[in-house]
Amino acid sequence: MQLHKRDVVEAATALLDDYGIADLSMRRLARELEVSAGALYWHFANKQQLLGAVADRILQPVCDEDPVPQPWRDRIVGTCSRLRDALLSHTDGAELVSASFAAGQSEAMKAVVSLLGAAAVDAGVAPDNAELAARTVVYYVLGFTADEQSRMQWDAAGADLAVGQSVLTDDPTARFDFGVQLLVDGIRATRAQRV
Amino acid sequence: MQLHKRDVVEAATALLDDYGIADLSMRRLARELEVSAGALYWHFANKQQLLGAVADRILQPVCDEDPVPQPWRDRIVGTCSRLRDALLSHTDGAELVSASFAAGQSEAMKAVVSLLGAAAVDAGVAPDNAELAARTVVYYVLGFTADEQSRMQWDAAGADLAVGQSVLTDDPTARFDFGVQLLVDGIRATRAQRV
DNA sequence: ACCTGAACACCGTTCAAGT
DNA sequence: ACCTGAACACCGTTCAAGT
Repeated sequence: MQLHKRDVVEAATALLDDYGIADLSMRRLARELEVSAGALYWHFANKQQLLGAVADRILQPVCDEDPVPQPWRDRIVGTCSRLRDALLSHTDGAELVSASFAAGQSEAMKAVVSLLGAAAVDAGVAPDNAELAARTVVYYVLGFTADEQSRMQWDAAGADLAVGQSVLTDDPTARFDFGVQLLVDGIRATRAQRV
Repeated sequence: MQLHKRDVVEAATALLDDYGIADLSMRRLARELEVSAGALYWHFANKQQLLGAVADRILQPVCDEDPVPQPWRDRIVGTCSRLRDALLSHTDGAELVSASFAAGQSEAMKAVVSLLGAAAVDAGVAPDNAELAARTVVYYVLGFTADEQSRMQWDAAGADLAVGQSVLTDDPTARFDFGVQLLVDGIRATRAQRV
């Protein structure tokens, strides 16, 4: 049976979920698909490009915006929340997407930056600065979530010492929202500023 | 002659500067030092720990604060600027420090977070939230600078197409400062908020 | 067009054995 | 205490040759 891009990306995602990014190798993926490693290079130029396709698969739900027009603050808060949820839905999701974004291999991540940039423009940020405001938000979501996710894995291994010391300051979602709020406040203060 | 931790870290930094993070391997480092690869494992538990030591070496200048007491805004702006400068001083510096920070292997990076957290407290942010505000700033500096640095390397290879279209919107330092200002404004708006 | 098999040039880490 | 040598168990990528 012929190998298709979609099958490869699906198998790679399964490997990621089950064993993590460290065990997501071209050779192992090929073994899982019962093809030779070289076969993958007919469909993808290199590993980076394949990981980019996995990143885009993970990020699929993020760009589905509410069709009802919403104020810019809610659009930013919503996009951040959907992005974090998507990353947390896969083992090492934040790390993989971070790497693909940094390598310029994720089209979906570029779309997320556009979404946030448009919201920044609506907030009154000068168009030249809007993309940078958007990237600032993205760096936060990726950084926060990668940290959160790596702690989760560490806790899962190291077990249950000191569970829920303070439900308020220890709830990751509340902590996440605090940072998003800080960024929204920063964007509000930045309206119509020039470099 | 005996091998010391300091020699290893210095040689690793030289390798980083000359060939980049992709070519900074334990085996190559050992070859450069004219020891066997196994020798490195007497001094460092693993590669992550060694990279953490390199990160801390790179970050050495960042924590030297101005002895004259300064308002919290200037402390944040100054720390961000010194952090970016330190990262840009070494090939793939931002990528290496990012990875070490994410892996919890950089003591210097923890010190930077403390510095920024103290500034946030001075700004009026509730102590519980100050570290998160500090991390938000750190995620930005690491994300922005990694992006800036990877573009620099791409430009250096791909050569000089479209040089300096607009000196104002294209100056990386000005763009960097815009994001820092956004974060400072966000912290200002956040004073005394509670989760 | 699509894939195999074998090769090239590497990795990180461990550990008995040496000095 | 500190290091070597060899081994273990892998990597990503290329490419002539097959179907």
